Amino acid sequence: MIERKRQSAIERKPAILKAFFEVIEKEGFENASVAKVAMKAGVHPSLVIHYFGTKEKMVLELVDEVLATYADLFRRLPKDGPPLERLERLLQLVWSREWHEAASFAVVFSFLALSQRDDEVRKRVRNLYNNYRRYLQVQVCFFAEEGVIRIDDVEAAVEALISLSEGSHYFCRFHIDNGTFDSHCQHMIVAAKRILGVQSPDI
Amino acid sequence: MIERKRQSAIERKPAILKAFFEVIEKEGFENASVAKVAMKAGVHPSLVIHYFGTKEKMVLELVDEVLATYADLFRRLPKDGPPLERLERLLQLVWSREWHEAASFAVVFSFLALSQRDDEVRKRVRNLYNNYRRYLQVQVCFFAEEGVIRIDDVEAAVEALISLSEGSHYFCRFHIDNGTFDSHCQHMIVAAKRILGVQSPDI
DNA sequence: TAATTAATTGAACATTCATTTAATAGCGTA
DNA sequence: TACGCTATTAAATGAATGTTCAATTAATTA
Repeated sequence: MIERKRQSAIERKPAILKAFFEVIEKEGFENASVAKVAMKAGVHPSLVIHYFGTKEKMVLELVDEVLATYADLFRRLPKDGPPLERLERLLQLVWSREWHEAASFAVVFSFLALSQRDDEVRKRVRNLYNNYRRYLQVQVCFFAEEGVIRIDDVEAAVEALISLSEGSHYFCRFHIDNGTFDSHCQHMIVAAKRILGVQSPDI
Repeated sequence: MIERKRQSAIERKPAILKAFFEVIEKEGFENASVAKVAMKAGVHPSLVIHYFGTKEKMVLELVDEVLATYADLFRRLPKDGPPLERLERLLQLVWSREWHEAASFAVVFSFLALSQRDDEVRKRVRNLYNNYRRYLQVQVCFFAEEGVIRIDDVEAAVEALISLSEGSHYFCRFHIDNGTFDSHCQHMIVAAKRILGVQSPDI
């Protein structure tokens, strides 16, 4: 006892959330107890409750944090520049190591499972993807108008693009070794270009 | 007490697994306790342990059962018939209501999260998809040889096809209302055909 | 320095957890 | 009818669960 490391709520709360994340990643959502999180954070279980009220609220705060990292990724998608170059940057970013490593599969999948039961979580996931979807719609429209792609249905192309990228992230977790990641990304970019009907010399 | 409903292990075990599945779906993997499963199955918790040994083993048995339903789906994929018709049947099956409703998102996602930690589960998931992958490779090769599709790289096309279909199932859970499911499937089939470079009059 | 506020812990809470062991009840066979 | 097997439960286990409340310690302000 004694030797209390005193910190402000502003630094302590994120530290506890980080510990929560790590415990989930290592032991699974179903085994991530308040006690373990407190232990990992080097703190008394009471303090966890003191800051978050209940475990449930803590889960929701972590969900928000994780979804925010996705929102950050989306925010970095290109919004200007010449059409063909912009398209190329878009695809390169979606299928980059950075995006692939952005989130923990174990944590995210637990939250997606949770979203099927918890309306609050579901709403936030939905909202996140709606933003992504709207962004792609605008871009795909632009590309079509500029004549760098040829599609019949913008909505359909966007649905396919999102499905391909989400499915690809999923696919990688089970089928891609370290050595094959880059070539897989190339495959996906080629597929995306086919879906979009890219009109370009290099395809 | 009294009024024991006596059943054989052959009927009781599946009944308990079914109860387990339902509890997970309703309350989440993290809240599916042995006691709740027993309650749902109308049975004493001891009996659950008696049949499965430990909760962990019960989880593994349920994983096997769920994966088996996927294997059943894969088994129904077309393996003969004229190339173009076979391709059409393949796509229609992958993007059918039946496939979409085949499994519980909440349960499956919990298991996928689990697979990141549990090597046994991981191995089985991987194995399942390897079968799917091999099947598609054979078919895509065949379609290419028969000239109904035009692709540069079989491996790449298969990766894209799987990614698109898995991502699509995921996509549907958050973005598709009941009314838009059919049109979404149509969009995906069009995208798949573009990926495969289908050489046909109706595209 | 004294008073106030916020961070942190200690100890206890009632529940629930998965599991064990021993007892009981129903069925098939001899 | 008696026996043996298996299904099933009863009861109890210690550990772990999330949470409460009061006490204590450290920093901030007066």
